[in-house]
Amino acid sequence: MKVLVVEDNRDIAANIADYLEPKGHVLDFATNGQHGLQLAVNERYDVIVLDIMLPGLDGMTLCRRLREEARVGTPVLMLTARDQLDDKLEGFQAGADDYLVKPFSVKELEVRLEALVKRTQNQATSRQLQVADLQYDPDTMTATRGGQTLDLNPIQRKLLETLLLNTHRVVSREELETLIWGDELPDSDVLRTHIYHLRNVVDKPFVEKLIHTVHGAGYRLQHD
Amino acid sequence: MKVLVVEDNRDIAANIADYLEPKGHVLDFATNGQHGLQLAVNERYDVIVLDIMLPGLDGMTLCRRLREEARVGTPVLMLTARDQLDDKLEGFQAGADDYLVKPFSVKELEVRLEALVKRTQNQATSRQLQVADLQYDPDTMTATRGGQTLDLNPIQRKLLETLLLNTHRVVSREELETLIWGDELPDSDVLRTHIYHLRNVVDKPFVEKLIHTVHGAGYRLQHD
DNA sequence: TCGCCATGTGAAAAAATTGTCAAACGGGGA
DNA sequence: TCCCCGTTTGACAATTTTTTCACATGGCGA
Repeated sequence: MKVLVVEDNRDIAANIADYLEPKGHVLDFATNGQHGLQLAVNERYDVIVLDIMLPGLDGMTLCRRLREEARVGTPVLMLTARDQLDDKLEGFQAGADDYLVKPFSVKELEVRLEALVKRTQNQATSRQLQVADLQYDPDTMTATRGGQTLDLNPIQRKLLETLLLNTHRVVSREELETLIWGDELPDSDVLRTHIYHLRNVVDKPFVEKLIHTVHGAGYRLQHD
Repeated sequence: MKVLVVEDNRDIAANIADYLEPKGHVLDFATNGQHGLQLAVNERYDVIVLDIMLPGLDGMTLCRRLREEARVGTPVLMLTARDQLDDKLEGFQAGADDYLVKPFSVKELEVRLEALVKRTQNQATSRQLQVADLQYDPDTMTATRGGQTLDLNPIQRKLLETLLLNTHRVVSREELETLIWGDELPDSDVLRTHIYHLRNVVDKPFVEKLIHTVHGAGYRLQHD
């Protein structure tokens, strides 16, 4: 794990280093905001530990500039003085992903850092769309249910993908139609037939039905 | 924000409710793991607050099963006893997204919950409409009362939504009619029948009646 | 209190929506 | 060219929703 620590207090920085470096993590240090920002922009880190109180450029501003100007998405964990919940709120608005109140245990810091890294990495990998035992992978365009592959047409794939993206939410017929045919909607109500076919593949062979009709509104994917 | 709280300690649960509900958040509660898991799978929440120590099914296992078996991605914040960093690590491995050490401040809990929700659903803040134990979610078009789902047709949904948006206020028949039929109001007084049907679903099965008639004026949703 | 008008009740008819399916269509590849 | 495949059409059935209507009930003022 490659970590950038922006902290002007040498003791705290040393403390973090003593605990994390023996575990194989690689740390860079900055003792003021400018230097921190420069490193954050030019290097690649898994996560950034950022003190709120800093000489020159404070942590809040650094974080905001990192997100808004430099467009750097590296997760940030903020270090704040005790009982400054308002600061925390502000910190989250500035784009921080987590925070820790000083004084803190380095072990807790490590836990949170690992959680942050894991979380962002999970987001990076294309997420699987899934409800109950039904899943769909947009990359491979493959749908499976209960372990067996479902054979889907292009339109059916689009329908399923949309329904999965809006699990639990009711998707109106109009939304679905616009999605498939764009602006030139068909005169007849073809969508009905497509839903019928989709159901034949997705629901018919199974006991529990996942595609539900909301009369007068649209369709919804749900299992209970 | 719709929150599921799985916590067997009544005091803590009440404390959370007292702070979050006045702010307009909608809370569901489970006092044991099984019930919590069941709710988490079958309902749609923005975030789940989960105690690690629970009777029956502990929080860690619940979380793992939620992720691995039910494939539910709702963000989870874990409540752990003081200084159990090992538990925290395990919690993150089980798929929790954040944690809080007891005793905690409810304000801090709110900050973290909002951060979690913001992170996962970047846009759609599903607003919940609620009066007493009756709630309606416009996104899923689902109404529940006392935990059980209410079966509504389009007109009934519209009526209920409007009444909920104007809780405590009297909504005139005219308003309701315009809402449903637009400008071409029906000649007969159909609305009466629809209110009747709506009552059959919303009020009849329950002791307390929520839909009140204001003679000569209209209808009002209220509980006392 | 009585009477009138507003509102509640409920079955049954009418209308709208949705499900089902076979057949026809049409474009791209063999 | 023909065939295959996904798509669309259209007719009919099934289901759900909406409306009609007749009568019951209840509030409120004269």
